[in-house]
Amino acid sequence: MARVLTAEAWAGRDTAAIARRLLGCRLVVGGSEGRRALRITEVEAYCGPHDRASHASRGRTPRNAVMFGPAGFWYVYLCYGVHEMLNLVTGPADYPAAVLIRGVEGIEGPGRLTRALRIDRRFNHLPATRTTGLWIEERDVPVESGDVAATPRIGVDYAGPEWSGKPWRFVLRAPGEARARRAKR
DNA sequence: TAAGTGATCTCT
DNA sequence: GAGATCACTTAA
Repeated sequence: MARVLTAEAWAGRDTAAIARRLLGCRLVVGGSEGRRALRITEVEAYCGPHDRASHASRGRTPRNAVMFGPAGFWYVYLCYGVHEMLNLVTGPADYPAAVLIRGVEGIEGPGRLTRALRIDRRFNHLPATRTTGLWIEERDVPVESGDVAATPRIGVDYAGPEWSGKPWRFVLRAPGEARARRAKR
């Protein structure tokens, strides 16, 4: 079985690098209905107290408190009254940062992902370990830089151009797509 | 393109 | 306690 990635893998301060690092890793849901392990294909980085797009930018609140804790915990919250959003807390304690998991293979969209995998606020504040039933395993295939596209984050225009424009969304291209792009040129 | 949805936060 | 806002999705 693949290696389970634990807090030290996510404890660094470079949230964007950690977000990229998550691409290709497997999000594993283990429950009574069995086990699903899906490659992570789309993520967004929310980086520190000054990131105006981040919930943490207006200080610590009951909702975002887990972001201010150590890395390796889940931050799950309800968005628009409808959708559960799944984030992995990153960075050292007292440095509020997290990576939003927006998509996995076969499931595009943060709200659809949580609905399909039955992930909800039960996981908020729990560690990403096997015992909680939701964890992350190492990639089984390396990800090359050419396989990763960086774009601005989605749905954060309210943060203003300086922050909404940062290329902190990362998408893993489908296998072979990077090669096809190179061949086209 | 717009409505639905309800927790959360900010201001009275 | 009221009002605004919101890291989205779906149906039209």
